[in-house]
Amino acid sequence: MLLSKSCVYGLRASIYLASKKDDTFISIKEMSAGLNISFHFLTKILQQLTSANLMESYKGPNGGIKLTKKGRDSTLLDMVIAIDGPELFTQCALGLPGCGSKDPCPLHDSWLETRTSIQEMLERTTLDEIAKEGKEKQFRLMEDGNFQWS
Amino acid sequence: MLLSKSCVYGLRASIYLASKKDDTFISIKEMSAGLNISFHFLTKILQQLTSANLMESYKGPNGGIKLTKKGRDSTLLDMVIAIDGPELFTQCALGLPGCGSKDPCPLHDSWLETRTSIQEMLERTTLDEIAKEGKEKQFRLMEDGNFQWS
DNA sequence: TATAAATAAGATAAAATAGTCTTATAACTT
DNA sequence: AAGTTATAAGACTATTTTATCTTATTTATA
Repeated sequence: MLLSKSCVYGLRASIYLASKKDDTFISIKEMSAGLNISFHFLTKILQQLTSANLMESYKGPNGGIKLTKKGRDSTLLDMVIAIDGPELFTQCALGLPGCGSKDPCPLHDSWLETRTSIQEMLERTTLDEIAKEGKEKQFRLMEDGNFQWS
Repeated sequence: MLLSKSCVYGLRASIYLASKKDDTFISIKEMSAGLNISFHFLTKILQQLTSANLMESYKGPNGGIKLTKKGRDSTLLDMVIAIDGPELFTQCALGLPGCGSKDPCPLHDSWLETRTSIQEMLERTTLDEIAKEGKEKQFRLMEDGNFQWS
């Protein structure tokens, strides 16, 4: 599995938020219902993203979570690193600590190339751009295919 | 993490075996010491690979494990699928079951491309070829960098 | 035939990840 | 000020992955 479940949930939530109006807080309850993710579990993941300043939260009635300016201008790569850490993009494919260009494992060069392409995929578009494209192309986000870009 | 720890161990063992003479069984004890992997854990992983006919085992003194013909002609992709299953190469990056070309998630096309490049990386060379290249280029395989292609 | 050397298999334990539940805290509403 | 609505935080549980330990079973050899 490329990304942890926490990370996948975090990405779904990020895209969900990006599809919403910039300036309103969306409650975690709404998100967890809309994305069919456990409320408390999602809460924790969002806390990681808020503490990375990619989202901000507000307590009380009409409170919730929204993307910060930084978050909207960020890419999925930033979200992934905030949740799963940077290891995927730094480590040897065979997990060999000393692997490097001067002492390469059999996969070293190929993996460097491949993991760069993963990284590029994740940083190709900002969340704002993903949201814009989503509205045009009517992407789906939910498991039942019913997500509305609104 | 792209590959599970079991899978990484399995790949290391596969490459280790590929670097050895075709026709002799190598004991798991030797491998686990040489690769610094827990003996019993490695045993179970190798059982998965033998039951996929990528390796064969022999009990008793001078027994051990060796690659089958099929195994030598296989690629790391076959080893990966035998251990981690095919999910990495079939699933949506956001884990959305209904995601497909007609109902794509925001990452669908990019991920299809990227995961294909992962797959191509893993099936570029057979184990025999990796071993050959390893001897020429003196790749390393152990954590301490001391692996000998012999 | 007995012993030793090896894998096979099953039980158990430990650690990491995923998920739930409860209580605290903040902010709005009346 | 009291009640309500929301996130924050911590404890707890469940599941999966990783790792270990013990007991078979197979095979060679003395």
